[in-house]
Amino acid sequence: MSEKQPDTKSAILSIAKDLMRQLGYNAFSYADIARRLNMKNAAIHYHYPGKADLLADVIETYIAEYRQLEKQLAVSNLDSCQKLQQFIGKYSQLIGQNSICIIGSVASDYNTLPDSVKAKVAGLIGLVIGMVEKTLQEGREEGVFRFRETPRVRALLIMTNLAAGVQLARITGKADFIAIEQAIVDQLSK
Amino acid sequence: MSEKQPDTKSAILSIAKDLMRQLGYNAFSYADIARRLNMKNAAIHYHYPGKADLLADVIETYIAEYRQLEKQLAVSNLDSCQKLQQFIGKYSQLIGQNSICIIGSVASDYNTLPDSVKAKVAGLIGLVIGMVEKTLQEGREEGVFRFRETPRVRALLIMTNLAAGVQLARITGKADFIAIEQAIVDQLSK
DNA sequence: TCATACACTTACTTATCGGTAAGTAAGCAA
DNA sequence: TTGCTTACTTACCGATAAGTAAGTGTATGA
Repeated sequence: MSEKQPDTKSAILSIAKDLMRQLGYNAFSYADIARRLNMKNAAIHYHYPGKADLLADVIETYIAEYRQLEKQLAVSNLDSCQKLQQFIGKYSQLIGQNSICIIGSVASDYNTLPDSVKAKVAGLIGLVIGMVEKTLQEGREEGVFRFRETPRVRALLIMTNLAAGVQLARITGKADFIAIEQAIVDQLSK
Repeated sequence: MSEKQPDTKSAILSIAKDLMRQLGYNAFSYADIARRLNMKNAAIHYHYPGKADLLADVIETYIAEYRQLEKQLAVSNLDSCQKLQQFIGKYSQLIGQNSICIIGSVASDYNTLPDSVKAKVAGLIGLVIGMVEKTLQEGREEGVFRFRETPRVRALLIMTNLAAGVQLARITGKADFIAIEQAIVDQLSK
């Protein structure tokens, strides 16, 4: 009957990632995932016994993706400004998908997340802020960036610009996000 | 039996505002409100037939509050920097309450909100961004603020710093928000 | 070929969701 | 006193949530 999925579990994970960013943790259900895969609810439970397990895997996947990006940028010969732009580019992509970033999603739902994943969420956020912070510091040392705050605080400013930027852009339009993006880069190379 | 509420409807509204900021639209129920008032679910429906009606009133209340703040600041003799700090102060208050701002809450849940309130949400966000924008413009004309972006873009940068700042602060701690707050002001008076 | 593991489905449970219908006690107005 | 309104409660509704137990077909490996 239904065509054989080569890897159902990763299909579930991928859909969950999309739903997390489009709707948030509390607004999607196993039924939403099952429907998209032409499967039954229980099939999702087979792969992920509980919703918390699914969320945990989503978070871990993002952690792995960001670590991957970190490595990839480390071995590249991009300068700090290009590295930062690679990072910002991840956010631009979300705009056309009616999505927000995973960090904004889990941060705004934080009080309602299962306790078992809260530490992982904190880990993801720490990782991403740390990446931006490091890039800023390197860029400053290279003379590519100029800013007065500590690298960490500047990273916080940029992260919040991006995270809330994609949230706002869903409502006020893509142009606002583009302007934010532009301003972030301009501010650093003043 | 239960002590007479002087104004049940406004009590419901007040609780709904808290729940919106602590949990988000999809994560609270009429039962949550009823429980806190020692009433039954149906009593909430008496005052607000549907959840969309309740949300609409929440949004309208915030619109009224911000208009009120706007007027209040207009007749005050505060300079633009003090006006901005009044505005930022609204966000600092949220930190201790484990809450995010209403704008961040509705923006991240936007895809799941009833269509009937989406326009109101856009109105609220436009209002608030406009207020910040105007304050920035005035401050620049007064020579109090210095910035290179348009007032609107600068307003977007500040709004996103604040909105995502309170989201992150729930996870990484209050100190990060304080640093963001400080940086916003410092950047403008350089 | 036989058994076992895998990847599901069928069929269910329990709890909660937003929402409604009907009833009721208390107050107010003519 | 009667009639109407307000502000609820009681008792439901159908839908959906997350989750579970048991069964089924298929592939694989001994």
